[in-house]
Amino acid sequence: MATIDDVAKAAGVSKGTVSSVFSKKRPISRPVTERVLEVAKGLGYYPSHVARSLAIKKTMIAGLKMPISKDSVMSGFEIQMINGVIREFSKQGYRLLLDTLPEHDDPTQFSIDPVDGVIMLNPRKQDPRIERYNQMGIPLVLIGRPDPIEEQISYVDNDNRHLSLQVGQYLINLGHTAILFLNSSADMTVAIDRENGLAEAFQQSGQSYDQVHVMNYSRRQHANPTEYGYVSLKNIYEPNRFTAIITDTDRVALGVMRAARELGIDIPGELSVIALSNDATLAQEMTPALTSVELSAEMLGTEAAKILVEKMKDVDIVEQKIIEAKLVIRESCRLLK
Amino acid sequence: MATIDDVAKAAGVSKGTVSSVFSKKRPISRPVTERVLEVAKGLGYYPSHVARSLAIKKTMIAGLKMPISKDSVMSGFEIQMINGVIREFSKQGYRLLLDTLPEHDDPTQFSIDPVDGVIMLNPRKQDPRIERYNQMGIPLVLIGRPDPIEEQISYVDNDNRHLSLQVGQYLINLGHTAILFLNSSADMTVAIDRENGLAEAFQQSGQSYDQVHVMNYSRRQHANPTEYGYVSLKNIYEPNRFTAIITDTDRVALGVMRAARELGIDIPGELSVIALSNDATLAQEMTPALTSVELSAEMLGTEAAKILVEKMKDVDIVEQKIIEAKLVIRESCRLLK
DNA sequence: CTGAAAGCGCTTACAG
DNA sequence: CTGAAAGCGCTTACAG
Repeated sequence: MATIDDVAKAAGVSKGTVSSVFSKKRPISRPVTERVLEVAKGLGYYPSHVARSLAIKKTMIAGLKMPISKDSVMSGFEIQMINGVIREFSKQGYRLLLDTLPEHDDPTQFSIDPVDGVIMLNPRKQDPRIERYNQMGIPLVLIGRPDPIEEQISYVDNDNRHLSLQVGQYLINLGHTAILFLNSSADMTVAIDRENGLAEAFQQSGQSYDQVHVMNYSRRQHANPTEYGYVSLKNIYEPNRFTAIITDTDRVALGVMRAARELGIDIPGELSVIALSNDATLAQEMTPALTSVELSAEMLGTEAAKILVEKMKDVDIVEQKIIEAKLVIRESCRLLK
Repeated sequence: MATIDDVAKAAGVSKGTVSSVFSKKRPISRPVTERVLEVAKGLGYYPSHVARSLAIKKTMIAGLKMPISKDSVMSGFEIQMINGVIREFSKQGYRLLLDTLPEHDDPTQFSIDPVDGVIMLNPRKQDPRIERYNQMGIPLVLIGRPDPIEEQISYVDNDNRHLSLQVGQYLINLGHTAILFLNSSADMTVAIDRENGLAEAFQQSGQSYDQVHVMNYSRRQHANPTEYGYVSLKNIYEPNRFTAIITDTDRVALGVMRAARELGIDIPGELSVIALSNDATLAQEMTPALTSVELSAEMLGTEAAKILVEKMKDVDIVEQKIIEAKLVIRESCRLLK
């Protein structure tokens, strides 16, 4: 690869001049510009991003910290969210560095990524990385709530508690109190938030939460979300035991519906189904069309990216944003008679 | 941010020593190592990836060049493929830089990304970027075939022509010759390859290809793939005009099935449906389960990544790999009586 | 409008 | 096992 020096020499100018021709940060005369460009082209010269980054201390790259488990694929939720992040960064001229590398405990191996800021997915409890980014002076925005919540941390999240409170109210108003809840993995903060929200709905309406049977997704037990729904219903359904079922995602609901067909259960006649969906493209195509919650995953991503772009200009900016989820009523739930 | 100099001074050693403590490239005595590490921790020092990259001329980052259209979301195919790429790179210790920035004609704006190699999606005809990467000495692997095909270019691809030849033979053997083909966008090389393959199937069996009606997806006409399938069938179906339908993806087939339900067409009784699928997770959940082609999108990604890793070690390596697609027969096609 | 030179924060061959 | 110094390829304040 030709360097700026090669071009400077071949064009008979200083490298400062070559630099200016490419960066346009200071005006260079027409003839000189043309000569430099021509020489550069002949030599196949392109400025080195790395060298420039070192000099200006900016990379125009934003990082997305997202652990990827060995066996599983990205969920519809993650994909949509990433889509939102990419779209926004792309619009603002940033590239995205996907860091899916597993974490290292060896402090010696923890090198700073070449990024101007990072978005971190699903922070864990007391996540030590948050402090580390802070220490490094790298702007950070979380997707998902930090635990514990702190004033100085920027993040975007759904209000999962409120969302399942609404779902609970909706079902209770339809007369459903015997509910099977196919929740997500127990170790996720969302799972807890959702349970609390549902419990609150029951409490508010004076119903006993005992009528709710909660199950959790587990990667060991279930091959995939659809199987989770299918197997769960097949195994534990008895007529009249549940009148409604809340699923983690629409994929889970897909499995539930398949099982229901095989068991001869009419949806929504005998059983109402509602999904706390992660991937809304499917819901409207199912038969019956699935009533679900629209999480706006893409918007979560977009908003996180927007906040990060602001923070990369001014580290002191802090913004916390709750993205509204909305209940989309379709055809899979019915008033209990 | 503390630099290597700060640490060196505070620890009373040279920066070469600090460097060695972190890179482990030469042995440093136990006591010195500990002192350096302690000082580094106190100062919140982490090595700068950018500076190191400049010095060693390697970034351990691979690029994924993938244009993202303003309005559309990634397809299931793209997502799975990216998944494969990420997984393989992650395994090999590389990070992934997603470059979705639109292309610039201004040569002045074309800066080299901080990557050791790149994977490029869907190369266009006579794609000028291929030559450019070559010129820059950056290892390149394509996903999708280059046009024209050249000996020195590495790529992985499906054999789309052969794949639709197989599908054609399968349908013809079932007695279907009046076929509606809901193909992908006309401007993609896959669309052409597929048509050729299907035509070949007809020719081989001595059937007239005139019985095939080909349509192309168009972003302007169709809101999304599902709508494409739905609208197409609604608009042009007349009893006995077609006995089988080949769809671009399973999403398109989903729309076809919805339209068929509304029109009272029995699948597969009256109409056989088969998808040249991009996203196989759906096919098995549909009713009836969709017969489709498994493209192994994830494997395309994995293989491309593997080849790139090799090329990043030795630029001269060239590998071209065809990933076998296989027909997965489920329930949506039936022998024509 | 252009040049000379210091600086960005690392690595590494050379010397001891 | 450790240090001093040159080098990686850019940018930029200073000077003219």
